[in-house]
Amino acid sequence: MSDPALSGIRVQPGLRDRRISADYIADSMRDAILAGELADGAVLNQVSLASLFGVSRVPVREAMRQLQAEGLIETRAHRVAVVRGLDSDRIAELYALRSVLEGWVIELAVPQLDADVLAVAHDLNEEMRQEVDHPLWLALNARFHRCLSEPSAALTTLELLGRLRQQSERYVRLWSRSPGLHRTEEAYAEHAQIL
Amino acid sequence: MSDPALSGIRVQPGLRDRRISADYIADSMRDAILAGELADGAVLNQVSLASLFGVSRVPVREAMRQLQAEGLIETRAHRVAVVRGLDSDRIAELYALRSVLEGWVIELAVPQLDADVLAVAHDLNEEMRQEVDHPLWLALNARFHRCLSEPSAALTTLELLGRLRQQSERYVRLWSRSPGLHRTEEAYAEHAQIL
DNA sequence: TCGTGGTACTCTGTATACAGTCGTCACTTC
DNA sequence: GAAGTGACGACTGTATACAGAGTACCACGA
Repeated sequence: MSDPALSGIRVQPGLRDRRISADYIADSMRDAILAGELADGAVLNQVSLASLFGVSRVPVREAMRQLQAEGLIETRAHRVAVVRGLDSDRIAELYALRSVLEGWVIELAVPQLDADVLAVAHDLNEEMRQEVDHPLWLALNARFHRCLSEPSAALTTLELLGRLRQQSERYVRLWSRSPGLHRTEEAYAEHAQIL
Repeated sequence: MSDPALSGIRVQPGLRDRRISADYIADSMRDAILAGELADGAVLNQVSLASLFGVSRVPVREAMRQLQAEGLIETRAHRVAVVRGLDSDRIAELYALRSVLEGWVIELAVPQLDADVLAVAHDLNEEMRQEVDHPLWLALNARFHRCLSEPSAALTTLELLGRLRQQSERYVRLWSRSPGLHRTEEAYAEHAQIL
């Protein structure tokens, strides 16, 4: 397959599947929204975005179409698009939906789980118990769930869960300033029970 | 807030959010894909589509971005887009995911259900028992689930379920030529049990 | 003071034009 | 014949231009 004479060459990631401007813009905007840098209701002017990214409005519009399909922004014909905020009901729903799906994919994965995976999951959970920094804790949590659910091979669901996690983390970050609210101990107990 | 003197006026749906070409094209293409008129792997040439819809390539590209985000087509930079097929594993997953979510939203809705809704659901289920035409049966099935799950007010999940139903029906239609496979009696029993 | 109409301006939606990439096929070379 | 090379055609990605919808603001009249 690959020519050994060329093994010294490192293919730059992102060169193989060269992203077009619209992809790059969509990714950047998604990151900004999920990181909270673009607040709910923030106005997304096509001209401003185009000049910000140094492109014309065409790829910006394509990126916005995608974000709209993902539910991150709201667009109406002939009006400026805005970042879509979620009310508390919807956030709660997102969390509930996520935990339902997480439970389900782990169930699916159970027959495929071996001792190694369980050991990794156990270690991650112990690490989480020690971790006090909330963003880091979240990252560990995501890894814990991923390692237990990936063997399920339920690709569509895993992809969906990834999106749900991102979306809900968007709000966790805002809440993480009020440390009393984290249910880290509960999560630990739940995880232990799963294991 | 709203002027009571105007309460008699019915705002026409579709007038408020006038669709632009890209929306129209996306809807048309989605319908065609889900109806099976565009087979898996069918090539989606931008120029052809543009002339088919009588527009330029710009709105066609936007529509395709949206369909890509919905998982209905596959696009790669500088190559033609194709309709995305699902293998049997993925179809099975879609079904399983759908039934998990349908169960969950109905659970959520239970506290909100009153006798009227239950009566409607019961009638629908009886109708389904008599219905021999498979596409009509599917429509009844969708109505049955919708009437029981809408009171849950879990908007995100309901929207997601709508998409999943559409996607899985795409394959049900192909299977509906082999009448032995329908599990209509099982479904009836399940529904009765739910009620 | 409130509502109405008009006007200028901003922004979006789309057509068109151009540049760059990919695939194909004939051609060359070994 | 197989593999590599170059050229051509088809198609995509993006900039630019233009037309039309929406908005803000102000003057005017009830």
